[in-house]
Amino acid sequence: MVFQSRMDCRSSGYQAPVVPHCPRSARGKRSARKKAGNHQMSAIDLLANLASKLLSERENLPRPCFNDRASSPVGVDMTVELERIGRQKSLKSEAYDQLSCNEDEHCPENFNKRKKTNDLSNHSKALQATPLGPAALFAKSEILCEDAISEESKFVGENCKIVHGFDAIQKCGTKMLDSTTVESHELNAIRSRTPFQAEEKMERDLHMSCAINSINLNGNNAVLVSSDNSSEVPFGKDKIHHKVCFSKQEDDMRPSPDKDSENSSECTPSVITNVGGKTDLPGKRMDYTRQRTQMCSFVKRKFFEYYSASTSDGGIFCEANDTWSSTKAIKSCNSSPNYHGANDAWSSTKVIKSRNSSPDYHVKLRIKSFEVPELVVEIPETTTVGSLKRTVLEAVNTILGGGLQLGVLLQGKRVTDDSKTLHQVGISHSDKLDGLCFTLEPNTKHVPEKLTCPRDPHLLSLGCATGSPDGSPPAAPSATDQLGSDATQKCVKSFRENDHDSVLSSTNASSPENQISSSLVLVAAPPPPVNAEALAMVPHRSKPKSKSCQVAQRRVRRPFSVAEVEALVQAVEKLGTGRWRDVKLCSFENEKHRTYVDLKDKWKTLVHTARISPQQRRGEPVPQGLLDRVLLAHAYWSQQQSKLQVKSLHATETLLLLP
DNA sequence: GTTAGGG
DNA sequence: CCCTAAC
Repeated sequence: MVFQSRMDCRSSGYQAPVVPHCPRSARGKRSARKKAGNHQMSAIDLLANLASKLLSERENLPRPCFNDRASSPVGVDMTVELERIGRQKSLKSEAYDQLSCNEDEHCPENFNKRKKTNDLSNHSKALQATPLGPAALFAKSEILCEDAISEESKFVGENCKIVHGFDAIQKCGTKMLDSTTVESHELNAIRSRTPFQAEEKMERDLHMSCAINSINLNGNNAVLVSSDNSSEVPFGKDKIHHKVCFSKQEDDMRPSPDKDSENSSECTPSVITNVGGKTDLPGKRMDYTRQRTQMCSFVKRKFFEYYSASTSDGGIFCEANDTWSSTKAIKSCNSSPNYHGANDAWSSTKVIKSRNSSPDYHVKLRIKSFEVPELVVEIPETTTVGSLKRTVLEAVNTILGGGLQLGVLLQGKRVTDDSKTLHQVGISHSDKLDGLCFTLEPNTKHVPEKLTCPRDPHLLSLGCATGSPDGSPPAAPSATDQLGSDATQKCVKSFRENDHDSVLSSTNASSPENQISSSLVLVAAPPPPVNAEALAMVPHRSKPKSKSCQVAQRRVRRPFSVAEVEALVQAVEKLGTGRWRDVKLCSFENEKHRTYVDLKDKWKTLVHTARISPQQRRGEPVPQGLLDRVLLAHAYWSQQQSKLQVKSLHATETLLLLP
C-alpha cells in the first residue's frame, strides 16, 4: 500500500528530500543566461541557491502530506487503485513526486541517483511547497486520476518485458500444447545435418547404426508442455531449463492435443492478440499476425515428442515410455559438470550400449532428451494466460524457427568433421559413451531471411519473434530491455562461440556468470506497428545500401495518436512541464519509440496547436477538450515556474540585502 | 543523462 | 524529428 509505505519510511527514520521540481527554465533561460553572461548568472544562481538553503532551513517547510485525502490530488479512489496495483513501477514516478518517498523506498538506487544529480540549486526548490498540479484544480480531477491509474495498469498489464525469473509462469502453472505436423523436407533437412547421415554412407563394414531414429517423428504430433504440473517444476531458481524428450512411440504421458484445442491453435494467426496495451492501434494486429504466421509456418515441424521443464541442474526430465529393449539406467551426459549452463540446447543424452551387441558392432544410442536453452520471461500478473502461452510458445518457436543443427560432443569436445566415422572419432561399441552429447544449436543458415539481422541473426530472430515494441530492429538497444539486452547478447555471443569453436569451452559454460547467458531472454512487448510508416521503421539494411554509409538514419515520423496525446496531457497535468523524463517513465515507459525528447517536442507542438485556429491544424485532429487541457496545464505550470522564479529572485534579493 | 530551445 | 547548448 502506497500510503502506508510512505508512513513506514518516515517512521523508520528515513526522510525523503522535499524537492519540488524546479525546471531549468525557472532557473534562468538559456537566452537570458546568454545575455547576462555566464559568469554573472552563475553568481546569481549561486546566491539564489544559498538563499534558498537559508530560507529552507528557517522556514522548516512542512512535507507535503496527503493524509488528508481530500486535499490530495490523488484521491480516495486512486488509493484503492494504488493498493490494487501494488508496486507497479508506472506509479513510482508519481509516488515520488506526490508522496515524496515511495520511489526511493522501493528503489533506493533511484533515490541515490536523483540525490546525486540534484545539485545545490535544488535547495531552492524547497522554497516552494510541492504543487498539487493542475489536476487538483480541474473539476474532473478525480476521474482524471482514476483514468490515469487504470490506463497505467492496463499499460503494465499488457506488456511483457524481460526478466529474470519465471514467477509468472509459476503462478499460472501453464500447460502449453501445440500440435503441429512435420514437413518432411524440413525434417530431412534436420536429419541431413546430423553426423549420422554421413555416417550411413561410410564405413559400412562397421555396420554401425545409431538408434537416433527416435528423432524420426513422422506421423506423430508435437506437443509442448511447459510446467503443467507444478510439482514437476521446481521454480526455486530464477531460471528454468526445458528438456525436450524424444520417444519413438506416442505415450500416455503426452497430453492429447484435443484436450486443449484452443492451445493447439495458438500458433495460428487468428488467435493473435495484441499485447501492446496503449499502443493498440488498428492495423497493428495484421502485421504482428503476418510476422507470426511466417514464424509459425516456418516452425511447423514436429520436433518434440513432449516437452517438459526441469531445473537447470537437470534433475527432472520426462521419461518416455520405454520402447526399447534395454532399460538400464545409463549415466546421463547431463551429469557432466562441463555442460551445465552451456548455451547450446544440448541433449540430456543417455547413451546406451547395447547389451546384446551384434557382431556388426552397432553403437546404440538413446537420446533421452534434448534441452533447449533457458527461457526467461517476465509477464505482469495482469497478463492473460493466453498471452503467457503465446509468449512462451514464441520463445520455443524462435528457437526452432531459427533452424536447428545438431552438434555432437564427445568428452566435451565438439566433433566437427562429419565425414569421420564414429569409430574414428572414438564412438565405438567398446568405448564408454558417457561423454557423448548432442546439442541442438541455432543454425545460421536456416534463419528466415526476414529475420536475418545484419549484425546478428540470432539476436534479431529472437527479437522479431517476440515482437519488438517499436518495430525497430531488435538489434537496436531500444528494442530490448536492460537485462534482457545484456543477457540476450551474452547468449548470442555464446552461441557464436559455440558455433565457431571446435571445442566447447566447458569452463566458460559452467561458470556462474554464464548462467544467465545460457538463457534466451525474451522481450515480449507490444506488437510492432503495422501501417506503412511503421513498417518503414524496420529497415532492411540490406536494401537501402545507399544510405548505409551516411551517418544515422532519421527516425520515421510516427504521429502521436489521440490516446498518446491523452496520456501525455495527463502526465503533464500531474508532473508539470520540464519533467520529461518523469513523464516518459510515468506514461510512456513501455513505448520505447517515444523518448522524453519526443514527449517534450510533442507538448510543444500541442501548445502551439491549441493556440492556432482549428483550420490551421493539420494531421489527426486532437479533441478540443484535450487541447483545452493542454492550454490549462501549460498555463498552470508556466505560472508555477514564474512563481518559482519570482520567489527565487526575491530570495536572492533578500540575501543580497543581508549584511 | 536531462532539459530547453532553435531548426 | 534532429541537433546542440547547458547543466
